[in-house]
Amino acid sequence: MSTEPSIREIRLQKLAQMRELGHDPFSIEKWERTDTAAGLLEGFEEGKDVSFAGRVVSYRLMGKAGFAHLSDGDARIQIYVRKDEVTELEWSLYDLIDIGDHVGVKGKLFVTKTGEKSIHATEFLPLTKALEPLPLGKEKDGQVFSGLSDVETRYRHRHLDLIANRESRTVLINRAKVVSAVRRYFDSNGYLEVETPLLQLEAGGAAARPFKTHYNAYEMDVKLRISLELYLKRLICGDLPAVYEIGRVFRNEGVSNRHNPEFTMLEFYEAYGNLETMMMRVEECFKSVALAVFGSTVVDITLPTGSVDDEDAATDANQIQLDFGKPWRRVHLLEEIERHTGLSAEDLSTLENAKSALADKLVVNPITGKRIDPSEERNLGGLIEKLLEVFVEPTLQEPTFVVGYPIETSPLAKKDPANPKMTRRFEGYVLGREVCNAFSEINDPIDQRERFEQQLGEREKGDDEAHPMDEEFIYALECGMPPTGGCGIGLDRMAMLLTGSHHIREVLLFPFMRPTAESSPE
RNA sequence: GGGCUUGUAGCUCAGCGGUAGAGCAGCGGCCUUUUAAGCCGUUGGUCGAGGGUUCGAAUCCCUCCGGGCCCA
Repeated sequence: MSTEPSIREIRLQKLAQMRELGHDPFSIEKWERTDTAAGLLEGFEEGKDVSFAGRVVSYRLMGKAGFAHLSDGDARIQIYVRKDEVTELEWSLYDLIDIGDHVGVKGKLFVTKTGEKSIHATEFLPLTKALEPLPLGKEKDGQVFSGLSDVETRYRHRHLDLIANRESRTVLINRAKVVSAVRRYFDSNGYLEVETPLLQLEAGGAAARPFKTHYNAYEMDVKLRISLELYLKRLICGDLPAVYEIGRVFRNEGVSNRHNPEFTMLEFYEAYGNLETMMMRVEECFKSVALAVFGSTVVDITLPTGSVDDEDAATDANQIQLDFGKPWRRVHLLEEIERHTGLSAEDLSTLENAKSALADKLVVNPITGKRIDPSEERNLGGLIEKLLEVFVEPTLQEPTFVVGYPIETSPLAKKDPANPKMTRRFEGYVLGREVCNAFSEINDPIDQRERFEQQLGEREKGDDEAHPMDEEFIYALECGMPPTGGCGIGLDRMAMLLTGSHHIREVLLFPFMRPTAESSPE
């Protein structure tokens, strides 16, 4: 047991001293600011009277004068306080300041001997006392020394990350801007933004396990939605011809660099459109978002370290550019599989043919280490998608639409008239990762019922991700849904792509973290 | 779920079988244009948790709890 006071105790003492002097920082409600830090630095006018407030991020006291940097989150500006130019109370308060406190300052703009634009204080007031130390590093020439880098702390205590790490802050703000720009794109193209239920009796629209919860008043179990699809199409059936929703969906799956149990989905549906309409929308949407958030259709991307073996070459080779101003490449799924595996459409015509073509042996992509075990595959569609994932996806670096997905894995997509085993569905890929999933929607209620029944069969065979029956949805189709194109985009993944983030947690303000022993409730 | 890896002071890290360390932060002193301020002095740790091996464990072994990367 130490008798030394902790940092927190010392700061509490300083707070008490401020109160004894007659100033309680927590009693302050407002401080009028004439400018932001960035505004002051940009439109700097020497001698101008200004009022500013910010968090103390550096603090230097030199006897009878002191310097500090104040940050308003976006930018930081230096203040200069002299004992003989402020009141005795103000000087005593300056002495009790710690890094992390919020302070208000009024004064004149001036330039220091070393050329830094600063505020020469005539008034100074603590606005908030930070009781805990902040992991703020020291900064020189834009380089931060011993700041906060522990990723676990960054995710668990995101406010510290936002305070201490400019890059994290920028990425998270850009993620918000991406969502906002997506919304603007659809709003300005005749779409209606809607909200549909999160609590559902049967979670449909995708293949995933739902979270289950209980509704006390009705004494029944309900599920959290896993997609937005079926309700949005019911709106199309209700003659709302272009609708979209941006909303949280929940999938009861593990956490990985691309999965969080809750994530943000965009889905949009357009009556009298097909999958080509959706391709156009995806291209336009990415283009307008890139322009709105990054000011250019060309986005610079840094690939994860380790994707290039040679450390020295890594810096250059890891940098690539993507141009969302150009149309996306369009390829056919079966043709791409044949190109990369040699398996023909004939080989992939039945599950038995496919397994014998693969000699029913474990197949490994030598470059990625990803593998396929044919014996684990129950149907042809699953195997085809696995081939796509293992052998084709890694090759899809440039924005690419892959068209023509197997019917078994596409229970909501129209059949391809040219090949009834395939559907009019595509997925968009960038940098080897899926970014969207779209199709010409089934509007034939008879067909849709058959597809659901096939899914129920899969469910009976043990596939707990198979799609459940939804009678209300089918009833809506029976009342007449126009031909419709629909598309879903995982906005977290879109934000990851555009911000160059390699982990979904980097674009989530508060990613799900397992509780630690200390943080878990008793 | 499997493999590899990681957890040491408020922060960033070193130590890898023989008395727990550094820088920064903190605290005390000096300093009226500093800026990774400086100079002098100084405090601070159940080495993630629990068990084991050992005369002796931060260090080796086992279990558990977090995190990271890869595979599923």
